[in-house]
Amino acid sequence: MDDRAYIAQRPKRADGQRNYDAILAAARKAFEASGSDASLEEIASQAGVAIGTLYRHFPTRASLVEATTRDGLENLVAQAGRLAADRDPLDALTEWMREAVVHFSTFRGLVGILTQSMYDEGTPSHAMCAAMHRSGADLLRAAQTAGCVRADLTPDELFDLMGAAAWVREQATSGRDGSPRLLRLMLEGITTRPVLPV
Amino acid sequence: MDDRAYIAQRPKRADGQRNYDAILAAARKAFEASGSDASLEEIASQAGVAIGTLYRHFPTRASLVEATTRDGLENLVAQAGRLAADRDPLDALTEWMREAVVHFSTFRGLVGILTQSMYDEGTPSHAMCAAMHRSGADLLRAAQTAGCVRADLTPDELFDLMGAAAWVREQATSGRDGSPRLLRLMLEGITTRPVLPV
DNA sequence: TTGACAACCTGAGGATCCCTCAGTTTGAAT
DNA sequence: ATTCAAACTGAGGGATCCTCAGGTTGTCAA
Repeated sequence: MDDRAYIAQRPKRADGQRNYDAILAAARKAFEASGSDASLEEIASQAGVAIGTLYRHFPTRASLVEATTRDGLENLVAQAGRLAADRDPLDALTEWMREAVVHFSTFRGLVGILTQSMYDEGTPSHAMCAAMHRSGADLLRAAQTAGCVRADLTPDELFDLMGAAAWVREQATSGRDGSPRLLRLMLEGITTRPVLPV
Repeated sequence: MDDRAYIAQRPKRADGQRNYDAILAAARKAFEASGSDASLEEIASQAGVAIGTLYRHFPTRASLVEATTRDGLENLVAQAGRLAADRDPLDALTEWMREAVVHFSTFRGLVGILTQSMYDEGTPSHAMCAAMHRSGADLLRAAQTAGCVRADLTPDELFDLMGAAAWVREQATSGRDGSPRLLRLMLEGITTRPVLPV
């Protein structure tokens, strides 16, 4: 609800802030290299910080993973607003889905954690996920009102589709990434008219 | 290729066979309770066997996971043959997909490992996975020849869809399992006529 | 029945990672 | 300069992984 909640919980002292940022940067690198189960001790070490400091800032692994993606989720919410204003409803929805899927599969394991957060209150980024859920729901409703998307599709189902596509993308070893094609198939399944070519 | 490869690699001595079976049974129970990352030492202990014995029979975690699902995969291959004989092509394909998705999500983490095996030769159950891949491809081709399914769908894409649905099912915490609905949406996306009601 | 041996089993142990917490250091407000 | 809450440190107990040197046992042939 209140985005400030995140900012407020960031450390106040200068050294705390510095370490917080260093840990986050190291975590991004590590997660992208090894997935969401990268070694936390290695991350702390790369950040030039003792393990205890990492745990001080991020009491759970999920909280660290989620912190690394907070910016991306915020972008997604903002982008939803822009797309809704600039494009026709179906374009806005499909483009947003594409971007969301890419973000959800930034590294291995992320989409699972985000899906968890989305439906489990009490996780650190639940509020952010819920906001994003609302963004998606808004875009969906607009497309449905315009008659472009089948009326019986629920927001939860939309996110199931997106999560599924992200999972496929995440699985993609070098070479075949089936997610764009998968997304197209899904879109053709949920729209009431052919999807425009890429 | 040769199914005997699996049987031949099973232990020959009576005590070995006994332990092999006990480990497999314990593993099934543990994986269903805790997912594919259950503790191997706990599994060995439950099987009444030292940890070294577990590693003797199953040198990697993946080999153990795959062994627990070998029967299921064999069933799936056999079932494909039956369905192809008994039903019209679209029914056969959709029913098979439903069963496969259920099997792929027997426990948390399975679908990821199977997907890996399917495209990575050198994994213990690659041959079995490849056989299943062929079964699915056959059913797909039949449905396409009959004009029920869009001609441009490839077998790999079919398995992407199934894997995605299985992942959604695997994520499902108590309550909402979106996979049946997801599968229906997918089917409506890939068929050339409406899917029959459940 | 009895070697003989390959197959099998055991479990200690080094390595890694998790997470906590008692003690120490330090930024910043007064 | 003083004070103290915030922040940091890193040793350490617990869990799990996986290996390997050495002991046990099933099986087969004589």
